[in-house]
Amino acid sequence: MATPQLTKNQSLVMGALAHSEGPMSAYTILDKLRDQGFRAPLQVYRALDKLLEYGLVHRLESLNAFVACTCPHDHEHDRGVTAFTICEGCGQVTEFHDEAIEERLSALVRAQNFKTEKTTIEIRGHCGSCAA
Amino acid sequence: MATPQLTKNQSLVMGALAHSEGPMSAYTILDKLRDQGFRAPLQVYRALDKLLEYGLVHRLESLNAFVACTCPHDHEHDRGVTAFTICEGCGQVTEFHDEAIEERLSALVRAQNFKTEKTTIEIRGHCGSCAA
DNA sequence: TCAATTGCGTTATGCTATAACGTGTGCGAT
DNA sequence: ATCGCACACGTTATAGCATAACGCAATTGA
Repeated sequence: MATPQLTKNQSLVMGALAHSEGPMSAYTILDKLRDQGFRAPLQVYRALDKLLEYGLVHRLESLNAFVACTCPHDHEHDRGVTAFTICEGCGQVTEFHDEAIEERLSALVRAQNFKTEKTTIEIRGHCGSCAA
Repeated sequence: MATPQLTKNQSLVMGALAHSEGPMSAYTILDKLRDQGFRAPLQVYRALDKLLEYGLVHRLESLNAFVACTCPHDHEHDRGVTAFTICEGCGQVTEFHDEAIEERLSALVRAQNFKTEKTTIEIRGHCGSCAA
């Protein structure tokens, strides 16, 4: 899926996420974009839906929040599992990928005769700086 | 963490989940327990908090819903990662565990100097019966 | 007995997400 | 050219998920 030109709203949401330190909820994004003319949650959610589809943004299920994809790539290799560490102290989110986990999960799931559509891996805890 | 005697509300919520085919949201549980005297969401959420703490129930982050733990054991080995396949067709949830994934994830996370508190692995897709 | 803890019930509120409606714009087929 | 379609957009209303804050009752242990 090639990434098409982003619309105005999509660009604004993408920009807000890209410039943010950490993940943001849809409503936080909405607040940041009020000055740019955003007035309703749907404007944010519709843009997010597309950005998720293009692989430019990830949804963190355990946070009900969104982050810009940090992969340096051209977003062509959207096959593949994305995992996250999420620091409960500072909110920092780190995205990572690992083929070994991917293959192992894939084998286990196949053994169940299950067809994967989306895999969520999120690790909550504390980063080095915030560790108790 | 030994499992103490459950209170009345905890037992009712546990029972509702245990007898359910699939995952239930807190509000669905509330509706099922109205006849038993439940009136407010907090009654459900408070019971769920304890059941989660005891390891008798899991929360599915990608569904905002809860399932009874299907492990046959005595819930003493609460160390360890739990993973789920979630069928979008029939709603069936299958819980599974794998040491290889656990160790691999653990190593990757340690390399980030990150301390894990809770790991979420959820695979959305279709089970054999529901596959397209 | 007193203080601390835990569970419970209730009301109110806040956060997250989508339904349903209508408008405007670009673009290809007839 | 214009009709029909797909798509993005804007708005209002509503649905669904979760917790704050208050007070009461029962239990326990110093």
